[in-house]
Amino acid sequence: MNIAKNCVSRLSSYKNALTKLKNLGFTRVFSDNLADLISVTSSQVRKDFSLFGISGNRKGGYNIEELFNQINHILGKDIVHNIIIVGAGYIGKALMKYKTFEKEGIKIRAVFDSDPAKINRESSIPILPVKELKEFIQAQRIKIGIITVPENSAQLVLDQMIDAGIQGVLNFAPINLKEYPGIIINNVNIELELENVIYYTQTMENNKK
Amino acid sequence: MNIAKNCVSRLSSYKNALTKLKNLGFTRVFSDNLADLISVTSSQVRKDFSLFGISGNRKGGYNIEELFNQINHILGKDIVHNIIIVGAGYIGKALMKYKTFEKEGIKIRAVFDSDPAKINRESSIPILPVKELKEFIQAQRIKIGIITVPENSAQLVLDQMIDAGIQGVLNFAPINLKEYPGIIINNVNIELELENVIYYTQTMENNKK
DNA sequence: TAGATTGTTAATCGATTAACAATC
DNA sequence: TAGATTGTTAATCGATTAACAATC
Repeated sequence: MNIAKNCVSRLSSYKNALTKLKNLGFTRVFSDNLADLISVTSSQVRKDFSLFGISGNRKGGYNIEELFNQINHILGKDIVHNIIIVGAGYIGKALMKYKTFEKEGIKIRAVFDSDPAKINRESSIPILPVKELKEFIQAQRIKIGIITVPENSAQLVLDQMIDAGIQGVLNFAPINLKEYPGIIINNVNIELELENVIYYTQTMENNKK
Repeated sequence: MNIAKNCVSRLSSYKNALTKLKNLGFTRVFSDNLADLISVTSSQVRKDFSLFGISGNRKGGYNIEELFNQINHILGKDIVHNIIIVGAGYIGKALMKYKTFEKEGIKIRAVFDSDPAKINRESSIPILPVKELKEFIQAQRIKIGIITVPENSAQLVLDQMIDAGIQGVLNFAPINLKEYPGIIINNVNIELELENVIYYTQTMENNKK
């Protein structure tokens, strides 16, 4: 059975909603409540859960604590994930200091850059030369990396990462990277997302006229 | 006729691919070529174009210059877009200096923050107190804004933006914002995207065993 | 013309939603 | 029990792909 990407994304959203409910002191939740919280239908919620083999109580909905733990396990959030970032530009540095990652058990072990001026081995998260990328990935057994280099070096960086043993990549470079068997690449293209907003905003304006 | 979000995103991708082809000196392109460049089928390319009323030449494919201009017009890229950012944290500052925006005719007019220590009116892009948000949006007739504040103030910021006249929002806060009629909200959730990579990476590992 | 590519329709595929029997 | 909610199946909806007539 193949799990759709949207479905996994919703799982992350359920998790975030459950964190809030937990903090508010709730102990049980209905598919209807969760649906409202993330703007989907209750059918969708129950369908998603059944795909992952999560079941509740036919009368009393779901136990929040249990549900939370099950989802976290599926998402791999019960273990710490060590990752690296390649590209110490503005986005790379922003992610390096991203508080949410810490909270969520995502540890950035190093950032790599080709610019010698950016190297800083003393920083709590070291910034290292790209030349040391392969060695570091292999020594630390890093499986996941983030690419925040410019478009024209992204493919080269990906090749190096994969050669060193990386299995999953979050890519911020606005480029269609080559696919490799067994390697996950997820693209975030901020400019594209903003163009989307611009498109629909002007379309909506035109419809009013 | 309703245009799907995916379809608009692909339009941005076609545009980027066309920029590259132009730079390489090409003048014509077939649906097949474009399909390869962004990893879709040629049917998809022609279908997308027909949805937007873009037509080519039954023998010679598409004139790149013409196609590029038509897509840019649809995406609103033939005019400059003035936008603001609320939240001068790491992500906000990274976007403030994001080179791609400049290249693509997206001008960031100001960044707003509630922390007095971050205010800087002399900067080429001024960082202003959130109190001045409404006045600025109205005076400069800003229509599009980016939210990069923490989760717990995102809804408040959105309300203020909309009250001031903002019509489209790119939201980086990991929260399900309330919907408003006629207002476009597009969410980018970086942690969720990384969790997606983690999920599929571990799933793939398990399948190997 | 012959060959190749578009534009569009129909078929397929996949994801979401509705409905309801099971059951707590 | 009666009422409410789950879990799952079937129906619907929407997006992608295949196919091919039109045509340059």
